Amino acid sequence: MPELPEVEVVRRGLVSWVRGRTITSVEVLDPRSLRRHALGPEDFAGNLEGARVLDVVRRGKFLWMPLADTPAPSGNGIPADELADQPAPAVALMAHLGMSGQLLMQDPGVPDEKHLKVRLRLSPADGMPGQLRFVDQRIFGGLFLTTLIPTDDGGPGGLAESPLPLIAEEAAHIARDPLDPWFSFETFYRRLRARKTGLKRALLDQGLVSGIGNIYADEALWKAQLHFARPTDTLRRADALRVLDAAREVMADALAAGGTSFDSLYVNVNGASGYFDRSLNAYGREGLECKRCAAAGRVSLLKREQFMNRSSYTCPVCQPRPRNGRW
DNA sequence: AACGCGACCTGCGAGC
DNA sequence: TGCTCGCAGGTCGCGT
Repeated sequence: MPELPEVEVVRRGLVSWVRGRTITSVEVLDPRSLRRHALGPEDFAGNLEGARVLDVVRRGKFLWMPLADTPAPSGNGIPADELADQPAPAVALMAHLGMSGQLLMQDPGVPDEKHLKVRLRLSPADGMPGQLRFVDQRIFGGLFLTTLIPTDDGGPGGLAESPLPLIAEEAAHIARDPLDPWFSFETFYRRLRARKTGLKRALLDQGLVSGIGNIYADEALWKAQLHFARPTDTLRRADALRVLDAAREVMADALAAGGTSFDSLYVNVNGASGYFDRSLNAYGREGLECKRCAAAGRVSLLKREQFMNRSSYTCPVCQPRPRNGRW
C-alpha cells in the first residue's frame, strides 16, 4: 500500500494490535524482503525475538516500530558502544511497503498468503490476532532493523501515539509530509524555488516533501490546476501553496476513506480495501471527462502522458502545459 | 544539481 | 490455448 494515506491506514491499524506486545518468534520465508538488513536474516530474527513494540511511527511512506528489550541491540550494523549513548529506545523495526507490501494481522490458523515473506509471532493478547505478517508480491518493500537518531529540528520523528524527537536513520533524509504539524511550507517553498525541474518531479521527491506518490501527485496537480511540467524555479508562492494544500486535502480525504485501492493488493491490516478510488479526479481516468470542465459546461477529456517514465494524467484545458517557464 | 535510465520483482489484461 | 508486450501504488544508485 504505497502512498501516505494507505501507509497511515496501516499505521493506525497496527498501533491498536501490536503496541505493547512482545515479538516471540520470527520466521523469514523469503530473505529478499530483508535486503536492506545488512547483517542478514539470522541477525534480524535474533534481535527481534524478545523485543517489545513501543509504538508505530510514520513519516511519509516509511513506518517504524521503536523497540524495547532488544536482546542484543546491534541495530543495522551499528556498534553497540555507539548505541550506548543513545536514549532508549534506540532500535526500531523499519518497514517500507514498496509497491505491493502489506502488513496483516492474522490468526495462526489462517493459511499462509501466497506472497508471505516474514511472519512475526506476538505474545498473546485478549482477542487479538497472534501474528503480524509481511506479505509482498513484488518485493520492492522490505523490513529491516535500524537505529533511532535525534531529529534535526527537535520535532517528533513522525506521526506516533507517543511522539519522541527520534527518527529512524534510514528515514532521516526524508522531509516531513504535508499532514505533519511540523511541516514547514516556508522551507518547502524556498527549496522548491531553488530547484530547476518540473513540479511533479519535485512533489515526488521525498527529500522535499514526503508521502506523495504518483496517484496523489496527479490528484493534487489537477486540483490546483497546474501542469506536471510547470517549472519550479518560477513558481509563484500562491501556486505552491495551492498545490500543497491540494495534496494535503486529497490525502486527508483519502485517509478518511481508508485509502485508495484498485485491487486486493492495497488493504489495511485486517485485509479490507479503502474506497477512495471512487473519488479520484485524474489518476487512471484517461479518455474520461474532466469533472471540473463538465461542471463548467464544457467537454474535455483527460489524457495520459509519460513523465519520469510513469503515467501522468492531466486535463488539457484546465491544466495547460507551460509554454515559456512561467505558465 | 539534475536527469535519464536500469535494477529490483511478480502478475495481470490486452492483443495476436 | 499460449505467447509477448505493456503496465502497475516505489526507491536506489549509476552514469552523464
